[in-house]
Amino acid sequence: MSQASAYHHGDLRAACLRAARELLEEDGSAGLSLRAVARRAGVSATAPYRHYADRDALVSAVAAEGYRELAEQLAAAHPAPSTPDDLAAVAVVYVRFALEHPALFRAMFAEPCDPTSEERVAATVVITDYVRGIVRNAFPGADPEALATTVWALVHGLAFLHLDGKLDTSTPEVVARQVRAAVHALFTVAPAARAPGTPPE
Amino acid sequence: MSQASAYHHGDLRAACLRAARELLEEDGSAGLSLRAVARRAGVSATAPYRHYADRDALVSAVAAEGYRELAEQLAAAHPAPSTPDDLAAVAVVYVRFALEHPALFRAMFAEPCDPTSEERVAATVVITDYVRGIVRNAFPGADPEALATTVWALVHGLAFLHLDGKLDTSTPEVVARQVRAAVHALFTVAPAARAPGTPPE
DNA sequence: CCCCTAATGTGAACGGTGCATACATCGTAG
DNA sequence: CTACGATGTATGCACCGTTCACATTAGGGG
Repeated sequence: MSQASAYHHGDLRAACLRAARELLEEDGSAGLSLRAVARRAGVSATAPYRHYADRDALVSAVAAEGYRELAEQLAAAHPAPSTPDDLAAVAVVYVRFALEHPALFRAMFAEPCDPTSEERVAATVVITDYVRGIVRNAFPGADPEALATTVWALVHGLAFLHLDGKLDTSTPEVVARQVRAAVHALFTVAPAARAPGTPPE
Repeated sequence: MSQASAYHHGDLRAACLRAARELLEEDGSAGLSLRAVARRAGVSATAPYRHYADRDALVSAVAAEGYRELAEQLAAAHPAPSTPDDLAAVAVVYVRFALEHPALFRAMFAEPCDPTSEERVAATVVITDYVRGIVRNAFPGADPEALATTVWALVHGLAFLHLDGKLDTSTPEVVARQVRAAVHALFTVAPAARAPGTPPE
């Protein structure tokens, strides 16, 4: 066993992360307290401070984990989407992730992203690049930067509106259909967006 | 003077709302504590409980105020938008509101909207109807429900991505341009909006 | 006019929180 | 084997939300 010594935990850092994630999923953001994390890890209240500067650092770590998982699931949905259906499928996964992990998703976006958490910044860059890559691949003619913004904003907005109960979330199918419809609508526009002679904006 | 009696405040309910709003704008969500509100209102720590069941009720009230102000500003931007430029202008106002009142905007959307706060629900309905009305007006042929979702999601997503620092927010002009570009891209998608035979642009 | 009730504000107290500081324990390098 | 650095503990402070018993007062019915 990696029991260590009953004094030294062995891998408190990972244990804290796990506990924090669990508390987030179970009780929402309010349930995520450093003390609760410490209790769940079977350790004194201040022990986590050896591994995380403060509460924000912990939630940033959890958020970064969330970003990684999200990127993973997006990539798994389709490695290199190029058709409208591909892109819509990715969008559906994005929104589903938000609905399946509401508190985590909120932790990822609800606070102003602390730029001092390089782990967190790096994780978001992965997603940005992924979206940009998709757009570049699917809309060779368009301005990838601008279009990536549009696509991400659309999907991100859909996720949040669903989360806030502003949209029908009765069944996953309903949600998926709404998301697909919205993305398809956007998709048809792109080729014309960069028509020859059309000045940008 | 409306000094009342130095014991009874006079209009604590409104004073709490004002103080809460101020604290939110000054110190962000973290600074909004019931005790701080009470202090600012010059009243004992538990006095606000006479007017608000708990902290959540207070922030719900502040959020509702935010919804009303947002709806107001949107309507002021354009009473009945029908052209792409109109719609884009409204979107710009939406995003600007988020950037000018970040903590308030987050309070409005960061938590799952408590359906028991009828004041809050009513305030969001106003916005939903406004967006739907715009879409109905601007895209007579399209399904207003679906398109309203798409439009709102796009704008809402843009607002949040800006808030989270995922997009360039260096100057209001930059932001406005990005928002306009995104909305215009979406707009061209609704063929039904144009009379048959009318060439795009 | 006065008094009584209901509305409003107070004070103390409980359990919880984040965090700083001083101390204890232990693996490990020298 | 020993000393040191990393890790975990104990204690304490200030703050928080919330409850409860109590004080104050406004305003209406005698």
